[in-house]
Amino acid sequence: MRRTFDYLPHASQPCVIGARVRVPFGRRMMVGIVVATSDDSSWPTEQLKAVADVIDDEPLWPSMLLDVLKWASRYYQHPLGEVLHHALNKKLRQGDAPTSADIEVWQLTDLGRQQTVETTKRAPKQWLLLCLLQDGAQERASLTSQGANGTTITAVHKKNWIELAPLSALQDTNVAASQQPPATVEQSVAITALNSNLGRFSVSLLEGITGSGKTRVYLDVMAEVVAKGEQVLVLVPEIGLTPQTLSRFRQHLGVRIGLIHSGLNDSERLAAWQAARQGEISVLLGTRSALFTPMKNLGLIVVDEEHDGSYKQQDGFRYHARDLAVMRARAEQVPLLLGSATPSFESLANAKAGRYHHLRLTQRAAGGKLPKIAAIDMRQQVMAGPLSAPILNAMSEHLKANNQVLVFLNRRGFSPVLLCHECGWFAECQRCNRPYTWHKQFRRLHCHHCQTERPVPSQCDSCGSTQLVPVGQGTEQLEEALQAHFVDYPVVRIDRDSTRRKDAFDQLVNDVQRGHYRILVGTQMLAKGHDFADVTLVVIADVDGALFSSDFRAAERMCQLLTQVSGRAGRAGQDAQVLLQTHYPEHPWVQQLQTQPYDEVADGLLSERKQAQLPPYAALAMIRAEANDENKVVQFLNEVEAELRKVPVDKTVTIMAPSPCAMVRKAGRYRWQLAVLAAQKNAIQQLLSQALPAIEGLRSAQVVRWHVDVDPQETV
DNA sequence: AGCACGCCGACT
DNA sequence: GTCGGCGTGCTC
Repeated sequence: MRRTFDYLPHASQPCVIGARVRVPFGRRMMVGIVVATSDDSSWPTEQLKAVADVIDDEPLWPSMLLDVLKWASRYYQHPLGEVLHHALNKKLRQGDAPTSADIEVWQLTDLGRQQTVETTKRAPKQWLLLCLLQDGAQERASLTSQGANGTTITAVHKKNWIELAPLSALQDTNVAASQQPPATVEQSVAITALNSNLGRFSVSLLEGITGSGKTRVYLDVMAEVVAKGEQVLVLVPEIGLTPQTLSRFRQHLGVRIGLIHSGLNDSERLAAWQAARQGEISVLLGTRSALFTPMKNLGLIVVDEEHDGSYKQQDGFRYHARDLAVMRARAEQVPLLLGSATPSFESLANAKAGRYHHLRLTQRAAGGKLPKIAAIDMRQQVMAGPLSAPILNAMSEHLKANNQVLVFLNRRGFSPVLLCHECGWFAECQRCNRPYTWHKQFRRLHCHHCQTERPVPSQCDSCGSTQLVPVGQGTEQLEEALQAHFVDYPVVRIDRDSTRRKDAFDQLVNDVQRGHYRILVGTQMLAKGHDFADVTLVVIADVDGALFSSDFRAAERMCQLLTQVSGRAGRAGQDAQVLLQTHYPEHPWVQQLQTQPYDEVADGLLSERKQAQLPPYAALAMIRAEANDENKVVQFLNEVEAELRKVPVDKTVTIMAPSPCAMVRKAGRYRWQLAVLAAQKNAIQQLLSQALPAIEGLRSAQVVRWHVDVDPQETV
């Protein structure tokens, strides 16, 4: 609900702002959070109920952080109750005490130290666990995030190779921060600049090309902060929390690192939260929601891969963790460091306007140049399969030189359509009105929009013909075609389907790094973060789909993705090459990607945004609605438009008419939207906060699912 | 959200 | 006479 409720104070215990209380609500008892106190109430005093129980005698968050949450509630037009709910973990929401049980860590026993690769020959997983503990004790959570699983831990414990110890064991046995190779000149410049900004609010954008060693810069600055006895909060994208990242941080900083990721259970989450709040850990490494963790003595916030879309929550409380990180850094008066090889246009615009310090790393740390992108015009080629002859020839060259080749195709499955050769019919999902993707591997048709699946038809539904042919290519087909063409070079496919099993992704990445495969086929899973040192050729099998989206961010996203994928080549300093297949070599984006580095392409696209008065040069909010009955959706949004138009606004505000979403029907629901644009963000905020109470009260609002999305990521 | 209430049709 | 499905309204 978009409001708060008034209660009388507890008879004996004080209720401080930011603390949890138990209150009678209707005929239930609920956990509430005190957000304000007052001498009077707009509600009749005799009807007020009293707080039944005070859970916390201290606030859960420092007041600056609570203020950020209140601000976020207003800015994103999301009920404060849900915002605070989101900022807590499950145990805290249920009213559990925030005292973490004595944290225990696993450490090697003498017996465990005696084990060798030989004695654990039959149990590689167990050996891995022993190796992880070689440098000192670790919590269960950090072990599991590094690839050890629960059963392994139990088994090794049973053999008396490891034992539980109190937390103090951790500080004693931890290795001192290990020496890093000397920083490059550019890295040193960035580190010096960042270090001089510590102790007060500022935002710095570290734009470093792929392989330029951004992490090295983070680690140096973090070490400086940690040395002052302050804490660092590091946000990473959802898939960015890899064992490699963690062990690198651990090795170079030599301090306790708390983790918050999706693999934790409720107790582990609570323990990490409490350890951060009590100052027991120096670094907290986590995804989006870790931003709300209170820190006793925060000194720096780092947002890695700040352009990544996973920082924006796509349901419920639709906040952007990077944008809220700016607010938190300001509120707590600490510096914020945003890092990316392909910064978001929002951050670039802020840097250009002088609001952010702009630091650049233009050289690769391991030497070697950033590979150049060259387009191959598919119209000139006789296509015998998914890849043209020039591409196959180039692949042969690189493979013969004993290098690896990465082939990128952002489409899972064997083919996106299964078509009747006789009459043109194709299997279509009845809930989304989109063709099913044929997954040969599973012998099923999958709808990629609503996750439904069905068996593969043997005959055309319409004419009965048995000639059903795949149209278009997915990664499965690419894998098959490449393995048939390059018989002597093992091919591996990395996409969501081949990595469904737990740990399968880490396993495959490991095998690739050890050189078991020469050709890598995959989707954008391959684009992010992982270092494949032997890759010298990246092939982008099909960009054409990305060229014709009506989303104004399509160009930005495509350039980021292709730059990131291209950056997988030549990481170890070799000469590398990127080839891109297209039917539209003359398309401006394709042209620009070949001739200009990312930041120059971004410059051009940014001036187009400015001309068109689109974000980041304008503020945008979206009201979306969906229901099984399309009329109800349209009627609701028409009424929303009328309510919005009742509010007096300045001239820069544009209220658009309702329009159908690009995929108007998804999972059986019809989806429409209404966009509101303005020159300034606060104009949108004022308009929405004035109109939303009336919109909420609309009768039509009760029969559709709807939400407000401030600063939406997707606009079609 | 979660719960209760009231209305209404269907069944014992 | 009772049960359950569904729409509506309320929670300090």
